[in-house]
Amino acid sequence: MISNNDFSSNLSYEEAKIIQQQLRHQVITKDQLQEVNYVAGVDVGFKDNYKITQAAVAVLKFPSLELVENQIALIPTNFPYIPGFLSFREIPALLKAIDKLTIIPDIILCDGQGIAHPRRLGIASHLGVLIDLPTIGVAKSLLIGKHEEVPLEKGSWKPLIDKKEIIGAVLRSRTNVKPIYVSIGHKISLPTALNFVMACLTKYRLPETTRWADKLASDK
DNA sequence: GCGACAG
DNA sequence: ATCTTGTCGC
Repeated sequence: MISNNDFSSNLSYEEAKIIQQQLRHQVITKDQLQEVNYVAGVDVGFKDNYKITQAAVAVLKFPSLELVENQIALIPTNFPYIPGFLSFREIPALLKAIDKLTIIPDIILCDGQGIAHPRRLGIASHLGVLIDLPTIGVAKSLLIGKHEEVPLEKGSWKPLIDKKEIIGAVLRSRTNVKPIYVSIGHKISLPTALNFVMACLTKYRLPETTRWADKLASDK
């Protein structure tokens, strides 16, 4: 039991925004982690015409990246998808899946943004604050921010900027393939986050953690 | 007011 | 997110 699940099921857009404004100040943007032996990936999928949310968490040994545990959890979908409020739709199910783990990961890579968010509280940061574990945001597309063109070679990256502030990095995770967006989730710095994301990459665009979670969350 | 907009 | 087979390119 590592989560603090006090999510209300029917909160309004304004209430959600207030929660984000308050939690943003609890996000820790510097390294505060132990020796990393396990890295996890989390993601959600939907069933029954979006009525059911299926969350999955995959724990891999680090740095070998072998799958050592996985859990899934199903709950009724209780919040719509609204850009900027993704966490309210996905976190309830994620907390339930994470609670089932017997191996607590040292870092969690989330599908979505960390502080690269209008109020600096994307799903990775929100989840990290709730369960008090280091998290990293790994998104497949841009929510906010601007950046220079990223060289085509794997490993190249450019800072993601919003309001003169560095909110993340646009990383070429695979040569000649569309980049991914990495940002601080909680209890980790951007350089360290980038290092871990790169350490979880093999021959695909997405890190192994995310690939496992994706597969488990969408499996029927 | 007009677009943009994680999954 | 999800619907979906083969196909073009490195």
